[in-house]
Amino acid sequence: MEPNTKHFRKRDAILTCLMNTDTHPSAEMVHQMLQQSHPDISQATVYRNLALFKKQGRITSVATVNGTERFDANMEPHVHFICSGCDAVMDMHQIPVPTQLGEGCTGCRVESCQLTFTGLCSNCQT
Amino acid sequence: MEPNTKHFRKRDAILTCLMNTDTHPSAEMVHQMLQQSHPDISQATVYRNLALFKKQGRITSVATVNGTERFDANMEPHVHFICSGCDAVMDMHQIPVPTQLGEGCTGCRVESCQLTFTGLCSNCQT
DNA sequence: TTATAAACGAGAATAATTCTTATTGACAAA
DNA sequence: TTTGTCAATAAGAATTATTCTCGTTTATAA
Repeated sequence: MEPNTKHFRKRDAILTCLMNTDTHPSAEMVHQMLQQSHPDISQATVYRNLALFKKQGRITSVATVNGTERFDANMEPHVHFICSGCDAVMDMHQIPVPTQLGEGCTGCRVESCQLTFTGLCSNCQT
Repeated sequence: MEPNTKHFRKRDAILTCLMNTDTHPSAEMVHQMLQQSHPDISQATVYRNLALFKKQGRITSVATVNGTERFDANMEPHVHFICSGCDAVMDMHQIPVPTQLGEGCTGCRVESCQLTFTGLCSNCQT
């Protein structure tokens, strides 16, 4: 058996890929990014494993941009900015995220919270 | 010509339907809700007009729940709570919504902001 | 090794949404 | 009233993103 320099599991490759980027890629983008190291990886494997990681709480989906889901392996709550020009999803670490509803909020149990700004990034303001 | 008690345009019916509910329905749910007053309305008409209203800034999509887009005609910025048990989308008017990024945020022009909590509503906490 | 289960690829299937095309309806000009 | 024009519509085909199925491969454990 070879040392797993290149032949570690595809599942691991998918998670690693997501952990090494801050572009909040879609399933299709992850598939693209893995083409070089794993030219034979299938879309189904990417979708399947992203869904698994999400269920396991190891990644989250941070937004749906133009109908496609975007993922993030950074589980620390943080704010996102979505550019409606180029569909980029960016981290905004400077801003705090609320974590709880107020007391007046009728028995809902909060599990997570998302704060997302939309607009034009500096590149897209012509 | 009849007074437009029942035969006002379908386009108007779609917007009115959305303005008279706080359930943040999907296109399909709007289609369902209009069956009684407009039995012959097509899904495409609902989708097309929701897209139009959105472009006109008369409605927004507040979330994508289980892959389906949910709409709101209330354009006042406000907070939403999504129940992962029953997929309900609820208003949380008690909580203020941030409107701007901090100064440190690299030239992005903010157009809108969404603050969304996820969890279990009181009904779904078994 | 052999058995067993997990992971995978390929492509079919599904679900949500958008597009196309022919038709209808509203309103203005003749 | 007719006709022309253009927007609104229905129906269903097409598209896109995602999930499922199933036969095969790979890993792991006995």
